[in-house]
Amino acid sequence: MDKRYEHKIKEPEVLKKWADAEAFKADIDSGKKPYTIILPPPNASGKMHVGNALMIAIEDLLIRWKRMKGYEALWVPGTDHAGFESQTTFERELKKQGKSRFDYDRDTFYKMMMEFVLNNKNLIEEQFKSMGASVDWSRYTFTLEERSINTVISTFEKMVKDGLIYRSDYVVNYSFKYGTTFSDAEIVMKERTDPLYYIKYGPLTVATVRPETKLGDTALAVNPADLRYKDYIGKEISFDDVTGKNKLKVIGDSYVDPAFGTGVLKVTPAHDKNDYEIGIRHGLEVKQVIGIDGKMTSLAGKYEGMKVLDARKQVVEDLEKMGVMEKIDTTYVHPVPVDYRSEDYIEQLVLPNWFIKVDSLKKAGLEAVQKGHVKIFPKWQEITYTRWMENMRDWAISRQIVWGIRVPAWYSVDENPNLFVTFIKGGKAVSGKVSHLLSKYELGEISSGLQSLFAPNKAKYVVQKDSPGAGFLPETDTFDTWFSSGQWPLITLGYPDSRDYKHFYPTDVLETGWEIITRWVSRMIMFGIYLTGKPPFKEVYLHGRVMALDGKKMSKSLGNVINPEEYQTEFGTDALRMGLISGTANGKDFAFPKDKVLAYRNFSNKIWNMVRFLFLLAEEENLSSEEMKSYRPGDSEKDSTDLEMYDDFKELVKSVDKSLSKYRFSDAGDAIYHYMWDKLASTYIEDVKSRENPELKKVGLKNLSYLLINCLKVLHPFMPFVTETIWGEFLEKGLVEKPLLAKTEWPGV
RNA sequence: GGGCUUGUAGCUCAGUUGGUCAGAGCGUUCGGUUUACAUCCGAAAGGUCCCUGGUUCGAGCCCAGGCAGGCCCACCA
Repeated sequence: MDKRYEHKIKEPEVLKKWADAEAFKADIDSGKKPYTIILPPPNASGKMHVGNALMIAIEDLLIRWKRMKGYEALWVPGTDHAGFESQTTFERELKKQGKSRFDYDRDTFYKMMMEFVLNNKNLIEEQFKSMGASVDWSRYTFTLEERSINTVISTFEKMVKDGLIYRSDYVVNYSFKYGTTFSDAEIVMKERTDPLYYIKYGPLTVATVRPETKLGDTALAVNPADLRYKDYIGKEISFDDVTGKNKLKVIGDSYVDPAFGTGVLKVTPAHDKNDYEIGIRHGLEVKQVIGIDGKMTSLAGKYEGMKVLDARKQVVEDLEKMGVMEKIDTTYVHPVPVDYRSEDYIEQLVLPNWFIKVDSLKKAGLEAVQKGHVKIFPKWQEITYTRWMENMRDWAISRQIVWGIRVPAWYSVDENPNLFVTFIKGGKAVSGKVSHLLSKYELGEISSGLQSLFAPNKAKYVVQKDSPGAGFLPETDTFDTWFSSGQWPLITLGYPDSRDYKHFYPTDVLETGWEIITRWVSRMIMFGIYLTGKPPFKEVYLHGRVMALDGKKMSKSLGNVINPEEYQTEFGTDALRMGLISGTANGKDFAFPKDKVLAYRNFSNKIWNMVRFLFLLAEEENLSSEEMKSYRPGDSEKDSTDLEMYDDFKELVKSVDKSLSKYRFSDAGDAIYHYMWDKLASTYIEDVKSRENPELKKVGLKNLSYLLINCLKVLHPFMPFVTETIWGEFLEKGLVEKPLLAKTEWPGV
């Protein structure tokens, strides 16, 4: 054996052993009880970050432990297409070539994206392999492969049949730049200084930062408790507007804050979420003055066709000319919604979208947790889950992006003359109402060059995967990524009729970061119960977030991102894994100092040298392999220390089992670390090596060998590489039988 | 504004139902290498367990209030 444990040489050797033996392929027919984890799928075109590394370390620990405990352990890998994120990455690439997605029709763009992702997918898979993840690669799934798409589509079809799907106008976060909606989760508020305009509406004055939306006003609102305006409620006021004479009703709504501005609010349901809700409460008309192209619509009268900001300028100018601009506060600071990635401004628009009615689903999802069918660790995260579920509103599942699973709906052009389509013809985009376009173009041309389609809210549609025939155009929206990943346990296991599904569903534990409990965990529980009657997992373990060395959240802009690969290279994968594990006690966020990784690199080397020394001494004492191998503790100890070490080992195994079953990984790892280092290395080896009596020394060595072999087993789930490597050394000496430690049974005590 | 969460040695953190619970790793200081490992061994220094009250025979641990962080959700036009 070498003087040091060289992880750079040994790790690839170990990986090859496992791969050659197909060690982690789960066998349905083994007769063993299944234990299943579905890997939260990382972005297929991304690369491994330290959060992924933590996830692998924890899940691999659980899986290896259960596998050794005699379960048929299945860990299913996969990758996610990460709709919006991947598409924007790809579009950045396109931009470098002077292209954009507006240069391509939908199908061509999708194919290009697929090629791009398939080319990049390899990277993260290789990185996961290098971490020693004992996943079953034969069951690997990608969210955009045929099988996934079919499952997602049939779920959608079932939901349509069950009356859970509807199309509706809704105020969505819309980016003109990216031409798509964003979920609320993708929006952040950013402070900005904007002029606050005080505009006269007859006798009343309204403060607003968006005067151009006044064209879409359908009421004025005041707080019913506000004595200043009490008498106006229910009355209609007339005033001169930029588009001529106008009238608006005054309504009372407690949403209005009397202390802000003048205490009078202009209500623009089409362009503000809160206004939209006020509109619903009071039955107001929705008047859309900003179009999907970012320009004013025909409802904006003379401002039609102007871009939003130009219209704003013009409206302000006109208001000033009319003398109804009371004042302008230029120091007003307020939060505006922006895309959290690019910080581009987000417009609120009313658009037709596909929705899921969540009432029945969320009720079942809530019950599953409240009744303990799904247990969440740490327990306090249940509150997050419960609150989110209780407040969950209908879920808008459509996205105006290409990279995803297309909503399987089709529109008849005869029945829907108002479909607004954009298609590529001879390299150029042509847009318009389909009824107009058909006078100039063939439907086939439109269909094959189709880029996007907007169907009015009341459009008639047919739901099915393939085209119903000539005369139909497809929906171009795709599903929200969470719609497909919410079905991930079902997709990966081949719901509804595969053997895997029948054998391994429901899975045992879902392990993921707490920040997606709302977006992902809740959806999986809902879909699982909806489709199968059972939640997809029995327990949820939520790990904390790995923070940077400075204790702050890692971000590219702060430059404090920890690259797990660097630690892997410098200290070894085992050290990285153990370093991450030893900070996860309560599922809290934790800083990740390099010291920890270093400490476990030293530990790897320590174990290596303990074994090396054992072999050296055994040779000196002429101990035969047979003699060592046949030894069992209790056979022939003369020295109480020998038995004491064995008793301590038994205690160790019990405490490790207990800690792991409670997801207390750090406790378990620490216990092994201290047993091996403090007891076996620092105390016991020193004792044995100084024994004068050769018989006692031999017994000590045999006992030591036995204990080390068994320690390797207990440590294996934590530090699979160094333990498997050393196992190979024991195997070579004929001291153990099983070729792979990973497939060895856990010590029975 | 609503909610969750944290405050223990220089740093990163354990401390599970209140009773050897004042700990670990790293760092610091001192001392060690004739049979493993300097990625080592031994030893030491270092804490008002955020503050103030309370419950208790007894409190990092329970309760109340405060101070200071972190995060999530919602956002006043």
